[in-house]
Amino acid sequence: MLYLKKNLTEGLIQFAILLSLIGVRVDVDTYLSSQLPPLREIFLGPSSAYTQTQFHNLRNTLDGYGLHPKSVDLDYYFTARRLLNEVRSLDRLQVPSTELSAWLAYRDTEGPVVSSPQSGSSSSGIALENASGGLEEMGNLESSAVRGNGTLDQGYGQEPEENLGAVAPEDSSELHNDDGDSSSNNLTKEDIDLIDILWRQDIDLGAGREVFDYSSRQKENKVEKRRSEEEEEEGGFTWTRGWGGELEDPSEEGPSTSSSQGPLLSPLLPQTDSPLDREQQWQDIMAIMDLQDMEISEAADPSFNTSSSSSGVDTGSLADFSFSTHTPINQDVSLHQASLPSCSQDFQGGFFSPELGSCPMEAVGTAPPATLLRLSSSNSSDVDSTFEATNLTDVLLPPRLNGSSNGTGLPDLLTGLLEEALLDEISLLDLLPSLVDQTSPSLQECLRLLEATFPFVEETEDPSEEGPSTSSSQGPLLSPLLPQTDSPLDREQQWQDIMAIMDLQDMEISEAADPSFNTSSSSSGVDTGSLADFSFSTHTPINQDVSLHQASLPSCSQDFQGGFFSPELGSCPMEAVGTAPPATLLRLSSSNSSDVDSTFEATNLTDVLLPPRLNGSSNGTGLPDLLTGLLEEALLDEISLLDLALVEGFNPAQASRLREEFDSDSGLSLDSSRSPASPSGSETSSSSSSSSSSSSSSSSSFSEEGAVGYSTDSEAVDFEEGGAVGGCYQPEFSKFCRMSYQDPSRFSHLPQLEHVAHNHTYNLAPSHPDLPPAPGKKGAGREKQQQQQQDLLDKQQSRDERRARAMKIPFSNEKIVHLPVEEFNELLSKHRLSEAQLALVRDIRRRGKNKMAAQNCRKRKLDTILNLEQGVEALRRDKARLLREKVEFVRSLRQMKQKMQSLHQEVFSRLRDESGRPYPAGEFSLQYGSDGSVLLVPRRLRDEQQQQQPSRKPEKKQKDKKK
DNA sequence: CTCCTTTGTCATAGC
DNA sequence: TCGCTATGACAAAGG
Repeated sequence: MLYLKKNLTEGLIQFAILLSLIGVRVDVDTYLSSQLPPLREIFLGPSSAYTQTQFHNLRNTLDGYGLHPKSVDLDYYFTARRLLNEVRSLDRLQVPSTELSAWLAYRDTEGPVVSSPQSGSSSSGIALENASGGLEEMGNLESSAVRGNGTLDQGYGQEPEENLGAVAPEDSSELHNDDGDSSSNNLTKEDIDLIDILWRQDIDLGAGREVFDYSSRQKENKVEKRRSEEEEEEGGFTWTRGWGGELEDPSEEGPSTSSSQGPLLSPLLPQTDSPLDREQQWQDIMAIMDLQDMEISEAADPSFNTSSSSSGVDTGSLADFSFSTHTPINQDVSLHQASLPSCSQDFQGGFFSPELGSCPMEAVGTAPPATLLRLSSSNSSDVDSTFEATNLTDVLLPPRLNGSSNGTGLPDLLTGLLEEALLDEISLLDLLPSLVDQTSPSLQECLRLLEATFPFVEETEDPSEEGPSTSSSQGPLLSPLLPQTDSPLDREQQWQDIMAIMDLQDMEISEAADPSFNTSSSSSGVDTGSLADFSFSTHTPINQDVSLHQASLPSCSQDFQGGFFSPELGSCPMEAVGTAPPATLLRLSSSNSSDVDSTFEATNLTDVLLPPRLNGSSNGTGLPDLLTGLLEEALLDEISLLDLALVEGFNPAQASRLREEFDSDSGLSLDSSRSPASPSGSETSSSSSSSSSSSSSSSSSFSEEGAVGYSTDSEAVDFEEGGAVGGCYQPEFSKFCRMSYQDPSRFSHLPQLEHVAHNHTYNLAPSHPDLPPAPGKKGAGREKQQQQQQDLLDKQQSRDERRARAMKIPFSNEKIVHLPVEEFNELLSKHRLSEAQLALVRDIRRRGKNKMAAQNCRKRKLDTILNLEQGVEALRRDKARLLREKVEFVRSLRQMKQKMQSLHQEVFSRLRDESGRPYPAGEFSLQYGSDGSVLLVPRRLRDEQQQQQPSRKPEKKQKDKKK
């Protein structure tokens, strides 16, 4: 046992170190306190792994009832369970990194804006202004008409073949403008509240408070802000440096572009809990890939690698970025705009696509510019910010690129960005739009340069045109697709979704492995800094995180982001969440198309998601499986890593065995059935044994039936049989009684205990004044020896045993306690006992039975707690499943709405009156009949029509007339 | 030495 | 009424 304890302790330490290294935050208190008060008792209390088990307890525990809930066996069980979880969680441990990636995104967004000196004057202030608003409602775009060019339209429509988006309504700009600034700063408060709620929820789910500790984070942010400011002063433009400077090196980062895509997209995969989900996600990814391919192929980018470190400042630098990034980025941008309203992932995918891949870093660096360009033109800051945020995060996230390229440059950059992000909770996303707007002139210049340099750019997106006046192009793309921002209700719904997702995440992530986001000094290395390094170098973690969040979060991410990006929220979890939206968008937008290329990319993505070691061997298939398995396990096994962290100990085999044993014997109910209390159990057996008076069988039956520590041995029986009432005392009697406690068979199933032969009977009184001297001794020496032996035996006897021996009770305490009443009475009648003896015997019986009852009671109590725990886990599982389903439904619904909206816009934009003029969108609306017919109805009459038959202007839609 | 855990025991209620 | 169980409370022993 000692060694076992040692193992536990050491194991705990080791595991804690491991967790800290991995970046997992172990938040036992939170989990235990928030989850189940009883659990605390279970894990930290009596049966806690680190609770040192008393060896003397083994006697009763093992002897009486087999596996006592609080017994060492239970500890083993828990240990095994935790170990198993630990093993399973090895993969999950990377989840934390995911969150880190999210941070990066924020960080980047913020950093550039704030830090960039050139843009600083104009952009920084603007950024702040727009920060909150921009995030809030990307959905505003929904209303905006589809304006983009053909490319954009295709993307937007999500179904290039149908060319739904091809026809860009000219009116869209109006709508877009309207939507543009609807929400602005409201989000911050709202988001904060929501975040608060989420935070509480997370806490309930076991998430550490540190994650949501605003104050601490704010402190950190302040510190980092200072640092970043200093940097700004020194370097001038963080943006440029961050993106272009460090990331720019194409040679290093470029090579891994293809893989980089994987990471970006992969984030979506983790969520695929069920086959259906996975399938759906894959389809989405493939669709996205298709889109990317289309766009990419259309605009082949020539010199991707020729990224020149843009010397430009602020916007200028941004512009440079875009230039350096080449056309691909722009294309991507266009794609996003066109196809994906709120999905930045597509964007990313485009950047990291193999074609672009030459310089991932560049691509990344360029990505923001493109976004900026778009944003600058667009009216709605929210949408823009969202896009930018997504892009930035995505760009930052792709670890793959870093790793493949060299790992050094990017990681450093990322790390720096992360640090800054931590300090500055203002997301770049928010800042970027404003920045772009202000720097539009320089951007335009850059765009022109780019245009001149890369003519092809014009095909996809004319930088000069789009950059400055992108509003038109953006509007269409985003507006139609963004149903989310439609109404407060939508937002609320989105928030609910987010919360649900958060719950899931908490359950799976925080519970399984809590990333050590808090700035705990102990794991400081691991924490943010290390995490940044880790995630960057490995990349997988970040991507995973992103993917998870993204996957789980549909289009509602915008609101979400807003909240997360709000200064107050700056903490990691929120940021991580913030990244989610892009992925969702990707999925939604791309869901339709399936392509070989896309598949390939998806595979890459999945690979990226996988842990580093796994990546090497993983191909397309392996990863999904792995992820799926992990997810399933996470869902199924909701035992948090905390548990695992608490315990450590033995090999999996033992653990599993213990687990099985425990399971088989789980529950007090089972125990109670076997417990002495049950008539069929011990008593029956004991009666039979007593009747037969064959000691061996009786003893075995007693011990096996859960007798508490009183044994009936053949010796004892013999003593009883031949024992006169006042018979001489036989040392063997007590000896055997004592030995019975340690029935070796008890320990046979516990290898760890085999070597443990403790027989601590602390309940024995140290001295026995009433104990009569041992009967006749033959020799002085021998007598002395026997005396010692007797003392030893005395120590191993219970009080009642000693009393019985003192009173010369002719039969064993086992019989006294366990014999049925009838047999017990018969036994008493056989032996003529004095009153004192009778009283003692009855007391012994009473105490023995009560003792067993107490043990039973405690066992039952524990079992109840355990059952409750299981029930809670089951409920949580159900909840998680339901939440997932809900998210899925919401996503599907949103997809449908988006499609509907896009179709609506498409149809409406093509409608022409008799004179060939388009119907003003503000005056007419399309109404869909149950029979599939589409009616053009004046808006003023729509309300009436809703309750009546559409009879106003039943103009059959005239499709394909225009253009 | 103190605190905590485990276990045994007592008193009591209930079956 | 007796026997037994269940359970809260207390104390002892040990870590």
